[in-house]
Amino acid sequence: MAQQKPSIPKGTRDFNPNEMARRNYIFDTIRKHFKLYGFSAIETPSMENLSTLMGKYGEEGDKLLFKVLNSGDFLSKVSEEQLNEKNSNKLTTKISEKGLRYDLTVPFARFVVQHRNELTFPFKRYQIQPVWRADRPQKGRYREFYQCDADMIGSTSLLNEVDLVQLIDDVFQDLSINVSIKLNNRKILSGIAEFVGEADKIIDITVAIDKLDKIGLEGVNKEMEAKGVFPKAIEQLQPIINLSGTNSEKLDTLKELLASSEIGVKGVEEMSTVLNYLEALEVKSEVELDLTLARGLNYYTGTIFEVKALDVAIGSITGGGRYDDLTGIFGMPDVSGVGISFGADRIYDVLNELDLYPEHTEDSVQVFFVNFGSDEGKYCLPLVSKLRKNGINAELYPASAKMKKQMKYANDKNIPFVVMIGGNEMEKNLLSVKNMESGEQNDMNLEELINLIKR
RNA sequence: GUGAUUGUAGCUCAGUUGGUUAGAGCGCCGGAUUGUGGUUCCGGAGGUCGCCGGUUCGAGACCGGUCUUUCACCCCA
Repeated sequence: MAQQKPSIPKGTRDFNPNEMARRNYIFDTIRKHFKLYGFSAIETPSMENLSTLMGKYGEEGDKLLFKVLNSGDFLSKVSEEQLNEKNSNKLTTKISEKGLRYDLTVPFARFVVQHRNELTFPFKRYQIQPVWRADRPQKGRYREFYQCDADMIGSTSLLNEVDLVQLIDDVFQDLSINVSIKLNNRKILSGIAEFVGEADKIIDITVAIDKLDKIGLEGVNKEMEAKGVFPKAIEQLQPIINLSGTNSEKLDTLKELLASSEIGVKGVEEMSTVLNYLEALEVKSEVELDLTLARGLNYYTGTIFEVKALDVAIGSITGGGRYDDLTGIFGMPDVSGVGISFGADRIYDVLNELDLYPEHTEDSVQVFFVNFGSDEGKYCLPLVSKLRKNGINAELYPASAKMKKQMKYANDKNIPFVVMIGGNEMEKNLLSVKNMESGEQNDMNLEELINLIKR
């Protein structure tokens, strides 16, 4: 049989033990803060019914969904005529009814509606699972990646937004990543579109403005023009696109400009409220009202969040927002929610680039026992067990291989302490403990070893 | 989906205008050292040159296709 070369699909990755230790450090840190803020864990299946996913992420999103073929002879139900038509979109609905989840928010909305009678509202959940997008991979962009979501649903209070900003701040402080937390509000964007008389072009306008950093003012104007925004409207937009100053200065300007737009006023009010609360708190990261922050899914209706790493160019590492009616499409209208999503894989890339990992993570082995033979090995077993019961990661080499091989094993695994117990030590009832970093070696009993590690 | 780009040992890369048996460093394995890793010395193994096809007396090199990598656009964590 011909050997096949092992490979994995485009845009996916293997993670070796070292990488997993680092990833778990990220997940553990985020999870810790999720819990501190009162979120409970849930999980949903990798696959959802396509009817749940389709149409929730815009036309572009539908294209990026991974679809799963029906089981069995999936073509048997397709007519000759449909096959000959060669219309992929039409055929897809006949031969595929499941798809891999594209994010965690829509499955969460489905979950909430499906389990509404079992849940207590406001419901706060966190969810750390992979999602899949059939995108072309590039820097910081994968086809399989983890999202770490925290959402609260069933409360319109802006205190939730405030909580989320603090949560973001806490997580990135803990990870030692310098970030800028950018805030905007969909209602302000609507107000702006209304103010310039192009309410129906809000998406085109905001998507264009979002690219300000990348393509400059001229590029933004050109793009709006190409999308059919009236020149007069573009002119009126200029002071808004160029808006600068402190958050409160920006708000003052907007308040004046948007006074005629009911929804715009509402947006400015919401933003002021959130920023006011935050001023009284100790948020270490920079929090900025950024009108160019417009990306995001079509379902955001209020506050929009985005977090950028200050020291690495990698796009946003966290995003989120408020959605007033995500559950409506599943038959549960008028339930407002707000949430954020940490992009674990991009955070991983940032930490790698800045080399910000702690040297020893909770995953690593702390004590290694050399195995000198069957009697010696047997003698070690209860000692290893005792260390583990004391919460110390420990292992005994499974065979009495050459000393050199065993030492190399411990060295390669970066294990800080090696215990050697041969005939001498057994007789004296002592452990010969070698500190692998300093090379020092001392005899001691188990209690002393435990104290040495725990201190 | 559009336009570029990459692929030679486990890793990072050399490889002349197409010409014998494709190289290096690191890593790996063994030994110097039968209870001492990381340093040193000696020795060794390891390659269908991404894959398929074409041009040629002859292809790692040239051509076509395909997969993969990276990047930009679209969009996005």
